[in-house]
Amino acid sequence: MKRRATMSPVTDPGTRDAGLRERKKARTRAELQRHALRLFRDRGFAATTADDIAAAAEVSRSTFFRYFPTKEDVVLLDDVDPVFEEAFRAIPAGTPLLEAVSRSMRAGFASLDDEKRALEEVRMDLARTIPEIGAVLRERNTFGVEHVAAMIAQAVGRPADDEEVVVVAGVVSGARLAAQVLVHRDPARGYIDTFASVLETLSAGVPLADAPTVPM
Amino acid sequence: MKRRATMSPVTDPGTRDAGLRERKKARTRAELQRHALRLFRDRGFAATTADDIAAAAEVSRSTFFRYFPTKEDVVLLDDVDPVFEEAFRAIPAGTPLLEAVSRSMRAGFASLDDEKRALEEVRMDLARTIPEIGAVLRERNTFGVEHVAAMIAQAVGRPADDEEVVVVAGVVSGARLAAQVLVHRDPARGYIDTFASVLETLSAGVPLADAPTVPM
DNA sequence: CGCCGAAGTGAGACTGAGTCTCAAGTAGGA
DNA sequence: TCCTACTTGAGACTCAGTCTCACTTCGGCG
Repeated sequence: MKRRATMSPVTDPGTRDAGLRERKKARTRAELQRHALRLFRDRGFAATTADDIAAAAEVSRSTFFRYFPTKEDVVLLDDVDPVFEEAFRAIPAGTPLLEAVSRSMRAGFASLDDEKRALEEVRMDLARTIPEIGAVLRERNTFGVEHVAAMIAQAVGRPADDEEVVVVAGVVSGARLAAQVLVHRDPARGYIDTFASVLETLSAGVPLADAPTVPM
Repeated sequence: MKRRATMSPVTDPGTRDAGLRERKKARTRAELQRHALRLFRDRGFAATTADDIAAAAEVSRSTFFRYFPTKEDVVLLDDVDPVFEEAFRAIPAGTPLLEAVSRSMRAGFASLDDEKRALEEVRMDLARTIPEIGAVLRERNTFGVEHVAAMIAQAVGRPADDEEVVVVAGVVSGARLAAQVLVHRDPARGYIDTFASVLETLSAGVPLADAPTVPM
């Protein structure tokens, strides 16, 4: 169930308009997502029913659920993750791991076209505004620990079941959580920059790791 | 919507059997949870309806939802978190932070009575077996980053909005994620030991942080 | 061009979660 | 013992998500 568009440079069979059918489907999907995000923002997530979204996009409720298995998936399903993965793989060999992660975030975000970036920002906004969505995004979005671990294992040339790999993967996920909290507290900070800053801090070791506890 | 019981040290009105009513409620809640966990394990989470649980515990569906706002909450609502927090606060001053976290996990778990520990193990089992529950547990269980941050801030005597505090809190949460992955891969490892081992690794710095990437 | 199979769509039934209201039962204090 | 406040059960209601079935439309092929 990888919907994907893949966007590889030349003669990509995925991008080639494989007939009217495919183009129609892509348009319907985009319309559904566009209206859904608009409605979520205007009325709130819970107050927007699948019927509302379907009606706004002028399709039936059945069709809505055919495109998005759950209402949450409208927010969650992004074509963005693969972009970040690709960016990660594109980081030149020899880059220190955490820096590679941080740089691939920047590069990935920078490589989004305007439409995708706008959509991504609406998603982030929703994640910040509506706790319900934030929770689901944190859980399912972008990458789970296992997934991160697999990427990191490949990146540093270690086996996938290496314990240290899993630990760093956990740390990277934890860094994302921390960045989200920090951005939530001060929305003026960009997410990408905050995440990069957290990773930078961490590459010098875990702060406060040995800080002695004080009487409480 | 904090249902909680607060557990303050002396003459706790929450702990004192405040009459028949309170005891009945506690019993009903425990029965509901007991039957729910049994049914989830036997039939699976999705295949168990709220009606099933209510019927098994011999109350009405309404009553079930009065005790547990959602079906998931039966798994999630634990009386265990406060125990860990208390254990954390009880760690003697001067202990290095990550060690304090690790030790409070052990101490908290050790201080559970048999019934609670058994329940906790069923919950962990469910989290491992049923991805659906694992996801929710990871998200809502035990402590969110903000909560961990608040505890850590207090423990090291820093302001709650200290950025480093948030970063460590993220790392601790990440360590939990990593431990869960490791335990999932090798269920023979105990969760507590694994978590402690991850924290120990981390107190020496983030592993592989500067490992150079290799060509992919 | 016209036919046929496959894919996409809409209508609507159905299950189950979660909310709400109301009436009846019960604990516990006066 | 009686009154009040809390708790419960019954059942209606909304909405998510699944499924089936009939209808339409695309697109290939003779």
